[in-house]
Amino acid sequence: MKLPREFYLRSALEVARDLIGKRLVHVTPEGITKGIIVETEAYLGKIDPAAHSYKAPPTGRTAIQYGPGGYAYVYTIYGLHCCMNVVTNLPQVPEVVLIRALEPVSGVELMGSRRQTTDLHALCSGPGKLTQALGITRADYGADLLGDTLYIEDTGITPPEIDATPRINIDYAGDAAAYPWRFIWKGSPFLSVK
DNA sequence: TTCGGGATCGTCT
DNA sequence: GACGATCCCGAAC
Repeated sequence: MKLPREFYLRSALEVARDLIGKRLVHVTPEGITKGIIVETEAYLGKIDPAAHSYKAPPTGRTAIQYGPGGYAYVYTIYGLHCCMNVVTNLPQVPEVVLIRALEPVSGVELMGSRRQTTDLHALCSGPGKLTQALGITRADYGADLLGDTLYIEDTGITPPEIDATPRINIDYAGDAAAYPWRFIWKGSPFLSVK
């Protein structure tokens, strides 16, 4: 039930919306963890001042964004936390979808031990939290989402209502800070921000 | 070779 | 609500 390559070869705005209700899976030696995606953000490098790839050459950490969709873009933020992104669209079009929150569904005990908490809501309610809960690190940079360790499954679930809101913590991005490019499972108790 | 900034989180008030 | 931790990468010297 893995999402096919074609799913990712579209605009990040379409992929970000369609990822709500899908299931993110990470397979590690310690075990398998899974969560339903309830919150995403789209970053469109060509036109988006908030994107890492905005007016930047395809070097260093952003290189993977310039390949085809369906690969993992993982980076470290504030020297402490990792953020998990999905590369979308065709080669030479640097667009990604940031995964911001999950509803834990499988391997919850393992997530709890990694996160040092038993509070279900605290496991995956933020981009840095969910990578820690699933054990995703910079070693997963460039991982093929059609491979066998880090991938996204279709669930057959259709969220009853999806909302679009401005993105979180990009005040530095000027007008782009107001674009409604954050997508949420409306009413989910597992969001990073209400 | 150095310097500065950041798509966050947890703790403290 | 405010702030400190902490490090990779890109840009400039």
